[in-house]
Amino acid sequence: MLKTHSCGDLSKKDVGAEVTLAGWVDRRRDHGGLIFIDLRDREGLVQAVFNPDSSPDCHEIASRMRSEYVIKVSGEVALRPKGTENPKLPTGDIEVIVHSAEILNTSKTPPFYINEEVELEESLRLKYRYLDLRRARMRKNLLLRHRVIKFIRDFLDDKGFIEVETPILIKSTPEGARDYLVPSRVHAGKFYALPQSPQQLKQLLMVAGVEKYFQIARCFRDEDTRADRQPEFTQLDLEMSFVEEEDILGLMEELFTAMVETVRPESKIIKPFSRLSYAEAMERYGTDKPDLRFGLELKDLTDIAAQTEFAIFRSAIDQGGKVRGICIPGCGGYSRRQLDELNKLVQGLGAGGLVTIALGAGGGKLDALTIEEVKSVVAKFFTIDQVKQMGQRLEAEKGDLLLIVAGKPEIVDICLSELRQEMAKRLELADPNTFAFSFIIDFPLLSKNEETGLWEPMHHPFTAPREEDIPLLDSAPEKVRGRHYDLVCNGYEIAGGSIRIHTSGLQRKLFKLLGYSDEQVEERFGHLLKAFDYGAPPHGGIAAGIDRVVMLLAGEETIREVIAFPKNQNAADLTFDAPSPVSEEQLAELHLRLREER
RNA sequence: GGCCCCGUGGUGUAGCGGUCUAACAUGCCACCCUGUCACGGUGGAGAUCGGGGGUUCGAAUCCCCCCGGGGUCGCCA
Repeated sequence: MLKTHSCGDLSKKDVGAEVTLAGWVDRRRDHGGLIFIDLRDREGLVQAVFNPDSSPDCHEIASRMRSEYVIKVSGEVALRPKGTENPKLPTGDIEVIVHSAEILNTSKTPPFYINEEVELEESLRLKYRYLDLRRARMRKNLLLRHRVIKFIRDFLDDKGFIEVETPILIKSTPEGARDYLVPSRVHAGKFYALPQSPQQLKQLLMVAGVEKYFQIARCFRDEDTRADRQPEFTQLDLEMSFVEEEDILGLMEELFTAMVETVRPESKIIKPFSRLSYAEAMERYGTDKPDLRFGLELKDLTDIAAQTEFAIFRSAIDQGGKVRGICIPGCGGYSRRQLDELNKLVQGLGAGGLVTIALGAGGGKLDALTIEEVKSVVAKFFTIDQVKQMGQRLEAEKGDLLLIVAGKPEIVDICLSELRQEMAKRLELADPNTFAFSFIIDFPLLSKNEETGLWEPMHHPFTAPREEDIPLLDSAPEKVRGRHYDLVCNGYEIAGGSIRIHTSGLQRKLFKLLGYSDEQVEERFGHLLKAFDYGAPPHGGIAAGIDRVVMLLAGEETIREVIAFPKNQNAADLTFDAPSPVSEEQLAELHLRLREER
């Protein structure tokens, strides 16, 4: 090793010790005589002192050092002179008096600050990711990610799980997300697909008798990116035999509770995890991944709206739509401009518009509200009683702001859910230091695709229906409840799983209901069905999005901040400039010819 | 594919029709400085304002198209 200690590990206890350190020049302070160098390595910073009187050679070398130069120094750890300690630095009580110095490598001036926290254009960071990762924030995130994964491995190992690797080159199954395809050289015209998740593989491992499996698994989905979605991402994939819902939920609750308490001991976690049915989540929050750190619950106003003279409400209801709203406390004084912003938000989500009703400016009981105090561009269509009824339903007081959306149920839900999130952000209602986990349960097994008229799985086609609902598969598929569960936290879906179907008969029945022909079933799922015929145990599991979990724990807003080398919004790697063209020879070997695109 | 936001010295911002020959901070370079720690001081270099077209007597500024980046809807079994 070129070093005996890490910079950030030094402390008073090392005073008097002779140390050799190596790292990067974080900052240089040249006093003409004395030169101070803040030397940085992975563990932190320490001040190195170069004195021209005692070590003129070193001083000369130090005068040539610049930011991000890689250097090696030897010297004695000393207490700083009284009054020159730096309480802002963990190593601020000490310094290293250098008597031997070497420049191991020079550095160009970096394209951005390594030693300061500045918001940068992300494309620049990604282009120079290796420099970006030197910054304290990224170093911290990488370390946190490591600790989370280490924690998971230790925890599950302790519970008797074994980690099994599954193939990255596997078979395309066209349902679900778009596959990433890999052409085969050996088999002309055939392709592997990268796994969207190891779902079927882990079920085969259950048939294999593994009983308790997990994997930190890379997954690939060729779909558009989001702040919390990347083309490739990492899941904690987990499956157990001989379990029921409670076994998996209990395990997850224990895992996540212990994880948060270990890696973020200063944060608050709401225990026990709450549980919401899918229906209740949609009813109260308009989404199946609500942020439960604050209220602002949605209420249905359809019955009241139907009584009003407001044509937009009435026509929405006539067309099978609904009218719902939320109450924003204390925002009755919102400006025209602020209301316009909210209106734009819902219009961007497909709603015709947003009805805002300001219930006066001051506080006080709703009963005291007068029609003169009500501020709304559509106030003339409502009686004061109707306004009060809506206010009452929304548990409003004077001074509050009602936000109401009418239209197709899905649109209304998504608009109000987004408004709820937006207003919570503006009013800072969500404590960033709290983790509000919740299990979402009782999902319908199927949902009808309005365009194709076909039944589609809510989760995936391997999810078991509730035993008592199986007869409904023939008569009323929409009423069948799936044995599916999600884990959400602070507005993000961080895990989803289910008890699976483990008999080929029921699995075939499901496939049939989903509209697959016998040939398709055989071609795509024959391996799984065949396996089920050889003593498949009842089993179930869950998959958690590691990137999202680490993002939440790190307090970051995108998963790119917790991935070492993420893709950008266009699924490109800016460090490598991937994807990139390949040679004609490479294509020929793979039996490929590029199409002319118009 | 749709919608919204952003693009000005290396970096981060200001400027939003004329005095912009583009400002500020920081970084960079040189010199001075022996206890600083976002060291300090003096001086200097560094941007045809993402690209193209248009409007105008005049465009960083207004309009259109394109490119790049971000957010989001669709999509994500």
